[in-house]
Amino acid sequence: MSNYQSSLLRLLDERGYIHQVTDAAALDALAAKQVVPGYIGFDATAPSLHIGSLVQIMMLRRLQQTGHKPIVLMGGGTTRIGDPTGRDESRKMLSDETIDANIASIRTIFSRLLAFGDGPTDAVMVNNHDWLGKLGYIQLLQEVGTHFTVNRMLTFDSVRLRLEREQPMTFLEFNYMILQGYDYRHLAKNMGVRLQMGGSDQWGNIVNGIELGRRMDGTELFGLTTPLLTTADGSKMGKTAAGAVWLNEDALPAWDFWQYWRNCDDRDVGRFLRLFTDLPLDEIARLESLEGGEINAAKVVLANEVTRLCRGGDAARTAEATAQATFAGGGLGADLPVLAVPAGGITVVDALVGIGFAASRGEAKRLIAGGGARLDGEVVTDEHRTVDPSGGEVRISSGKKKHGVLRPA
RNA sequence: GGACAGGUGGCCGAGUGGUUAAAGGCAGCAGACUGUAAAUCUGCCCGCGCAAGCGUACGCUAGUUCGAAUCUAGCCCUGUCCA
Repeated sequence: MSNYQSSLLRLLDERGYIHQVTDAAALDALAAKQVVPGYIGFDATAPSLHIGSLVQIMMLRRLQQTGHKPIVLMGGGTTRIGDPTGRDESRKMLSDETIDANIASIRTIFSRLLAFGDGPTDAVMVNNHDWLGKLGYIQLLQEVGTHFTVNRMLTFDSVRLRLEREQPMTFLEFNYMILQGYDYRHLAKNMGVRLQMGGSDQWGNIVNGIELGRRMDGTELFGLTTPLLTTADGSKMGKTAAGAVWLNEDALPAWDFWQYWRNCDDRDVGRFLRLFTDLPLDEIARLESLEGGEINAAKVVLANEVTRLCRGGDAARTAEATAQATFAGGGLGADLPVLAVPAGGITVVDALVGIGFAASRGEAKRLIAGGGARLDGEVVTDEHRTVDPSGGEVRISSGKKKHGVLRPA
């Protein structure tokens, strides 16, 4: 829509990352003339981020692609408090060891998508525990507390919504926004950071940091948020029945990761291609315009590209080959889950539970009763039926999408 | 510390002594239709069991009762107001 001078804003704009910017013109001018160090904060509540954070990660990648410096801020300190943003209730406290282990684990995904190092545009990862941990309470109140009015803090969505919904908010959580604001000011002062990015729900927190930087140091800082990413059916990205779609390999197999993208809604394809792949825009426009069943080809490209970025080229190729063999060929692929069956065979019920297609025996039986269980493509109608793959691998399926391999132990 | 209102299955939310494994909605799973999409319709949706049935479950604990998610007491937690 706008004619940006800087390649950074142009790229972010074209690809649909921008929801709000504090002062787009000034930021554009800055990015056009110098390297802008920009950061995004991430929580360390789990050993892996999920695809709900992928937009943010990709935004750091875009920052680097356009010649700027991405800074990954791990919330080692703020995770000890818990972000009240969003409707979650208070978060359980995590031990220091857990948080540190989580940060180390989360780092793996960043090293795939960003180039780390000491150069001017190399990515760096910092942990806010390093400075927040040293901050004394009195010092915090004096330095930072004076710049926040409670009046204003109470108007922030993160606080207001809790109060309106009559849900508790502890004083601890209430302080979160102060610390997050302080992060920005700290990074600005010590690393020359000028830009903070984040999801649209972080707008208030980001603006707080900008204010704080201006009041304490007189520095002009910028903020940019991404639109809240939902899938076309309105649900939040990254959450499926089976759980979150984790970015780390050890948290979610590449096959399931690939399948997530392959199964996305038709309406999401173009948007996702722009946000989550490096494909050129004209190529995306072509893929996006495919009609009817043709759009499936675009979904395969999407799945391949995202998997390649997040999991590596081998993972993407194997997943695609598995999909081809399994869905088009009705056969078996290397990525399918495998269950080793002891000699003599087992019941179909046990096989379904064993391979993870059913959470309990009862659920497996219901699946069979509903006609959703198949062996080598043939519907299983008898819940007492047994399988013995000793004569050759057997394909076991739950519904049309979940397939697995039964193999002799 | 006091008064009042609350704490029900993944979530929301009915239910105030038995017919309640607990209405309804959402989410989820499967079937039909399709394109590994969406929408729609249908079935399922605590665990074990072939089944009859058994075991768990309505904040926690102890009671009353033939029988409790529902009544009583104590405790824990949350909100609102008062101090």
